[in-house]
Amino acid sequence: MLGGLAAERRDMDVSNEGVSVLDQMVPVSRRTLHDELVGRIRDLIIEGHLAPESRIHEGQLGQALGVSRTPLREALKFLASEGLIELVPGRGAVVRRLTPRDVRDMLDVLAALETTAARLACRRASDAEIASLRRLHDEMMGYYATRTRLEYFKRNQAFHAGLATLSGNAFLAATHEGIQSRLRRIRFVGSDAPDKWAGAVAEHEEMVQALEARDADRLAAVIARHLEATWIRVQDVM
Amino acid sequence: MLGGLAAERRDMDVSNEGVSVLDQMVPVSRRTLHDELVGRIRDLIIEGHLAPESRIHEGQLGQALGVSRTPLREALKFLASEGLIELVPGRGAVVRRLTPRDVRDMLDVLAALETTAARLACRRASDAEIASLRRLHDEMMGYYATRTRLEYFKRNQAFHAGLATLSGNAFLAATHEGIQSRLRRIRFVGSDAPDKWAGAVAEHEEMVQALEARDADRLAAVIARHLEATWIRVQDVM
DNA sequence: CGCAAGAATGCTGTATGCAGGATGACAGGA
DNA sequence: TCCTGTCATCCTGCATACAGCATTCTTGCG
Repeated sequence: MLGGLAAERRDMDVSNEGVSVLDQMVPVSRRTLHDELVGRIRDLIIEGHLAPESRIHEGQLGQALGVSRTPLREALKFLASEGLIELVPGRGAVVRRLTPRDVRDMLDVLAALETTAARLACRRASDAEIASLRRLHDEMMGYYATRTRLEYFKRNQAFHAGLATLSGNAFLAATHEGIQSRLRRIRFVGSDAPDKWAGAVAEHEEMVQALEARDADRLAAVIARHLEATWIRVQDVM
Repeated sequence: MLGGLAAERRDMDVSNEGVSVLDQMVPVSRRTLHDELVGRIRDLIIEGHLAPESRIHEGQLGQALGVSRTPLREALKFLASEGLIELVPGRGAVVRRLTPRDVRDMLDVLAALETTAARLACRRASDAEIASLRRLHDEMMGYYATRTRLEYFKRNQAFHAGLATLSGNAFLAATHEGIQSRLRRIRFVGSDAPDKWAGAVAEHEEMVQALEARDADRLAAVIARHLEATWIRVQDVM
C-alpha cells in the first residue's frame, strides 16, 4: 500500500485560500470489490484466521467470500506485492510466515522511518497537530488504566501512524503504515500481558513531551529505545 | 516488491561448513507469465513508453504483449500495490505521475534508509564485501571516464543497492530497491548532462573511502549530502 | 449556432470453462 | 519394510464470454 500519494496529501492540505470548493472536493469513494477483498483478506491474515505457511484455496475462499475466483485472484496478487503472501508457481498463494529475523529487520526499518519522521515533525508540525497527538495519547492512557486491550492497542498504532503523518512526508507515512500493518499481528499478540504495557506507556509519554518541546534529538532517541523495547516484548511470542 | 525476504537472505549465506549441497540448492526458478508481465510493464512505465496520467488499455496492451486480459489485469494489480499505477474504479489502470513533491518525499525516505544501511554496513560488512563494492565503484568510474551513460547509470544504481544489501537487513534492501526503481526514470533523465556526473562521482568516491574506513558517521553524512545533491540535479527535469 | 439529451460504442469488472501441472493414494518390486 | 512408479483427483493458470458502466457521437431543440 505505498500508493495513494496524491490522495493522502489532499487530506492534509489545510490552507484553502483562493481555492474553489470544487477543487478540494474529494471524489466519492466507491468501495470497489477489489478494495473490499484486499481489506478482508488482509484482515484474515493479520488476525490469524489464515495461518502462516498455509496455502490459500481459491475456490474455497472465493465461495466463503461469495465471489468468483477472478477478483479473488486479483486481490491475492495485490497482497503478494505487499509481502503478506507469497505466490508459488503452480501452487498458488501461501501465507508468509514472519521469521524472528524478518521482524527484527522490519523493526529496524520502522525505527529509521519513525526517527526521520520525528525530526521532520519537530520542525514543521503545528501546535494544533501536536495537541491532537497528545489527545490521542491521553485516550490511550485511559484505556491503559482500564486495561481495555484492543482499544489501547488501536490508539497505540494510531499514535505511531499519527507521528509519521506529522512529518508532512506522505510517502514516508504510507511506507510506515504498510510496515506497521504487517507487524500488527505480532505486536498485538506480543501485548498480551498488561504488565508489558507499563514501559510502552512511559515511553509514549516521553515521546509526547519531547515533541511538545520540539526536541528532535530526544524524540528520536526515545523512539529508538521504544522500538528496541518492542523487539524484546515481542520476541518470546515467536 | 517488498516480498522475498527469505529468498534474498539465502543468497547472502556464504558460509557452508557442514552444510550439504542439498541444503543450499536454490529451487529452479520457473519464470512465470505473471513475473514476466510485471517486469515488462514496469519497464514500459519506467522507460517512459507508457506516459504518466495515461490510461492503460487492457485489450490493447494485452494484444501487444500476446496475452489475454486475465494475467495482464493480475499484473496490473500487482503494480498498483507498488504504487506505479493507480486503479480508478470503472476506468481501469492509470500510470501515476510523480509530482516534484512526491520525488522529494521519496528521496527523503531513501536517505533515511541508506544512512541506516550505511551504519549497519560499517559494523557488519566483511572486508570482501566492501572490496566488491569498491570494484563496482571502479567500474562506474571507468564508464564515467568514457561517458558511457547507460552503463554508468546502471553501476550507480547497483552501487546504492549494494550498499543497502551490505546492511545485512534484507527487508531494508528490498524496501530500498522498491523506491529506487520507482525513482529510476526521473534520476535517469536527470543525469543527461555528463557535467552533472562529476559531483556524484566525487561523492561516491568519498562514500567508498568512508566505508573502507568503517566511519559510519562520515558515510551517513556523505549519503545525506549525495541525495540532497540528487534532488537538485533532478529538479529541473520535472 | 450552441447546448443538452439520448443512443451507440467500447471498455472494464466479473464469471465460467478448459488445459496442464501438482498432490496424494496405491500397488509392485527391491 | 521401504522405496518407486503409476494413476486418479484436484487445483491453478489462462482464455473467453457476458453484463454493466463510461465515453462519445449524434441528433433535436432552444
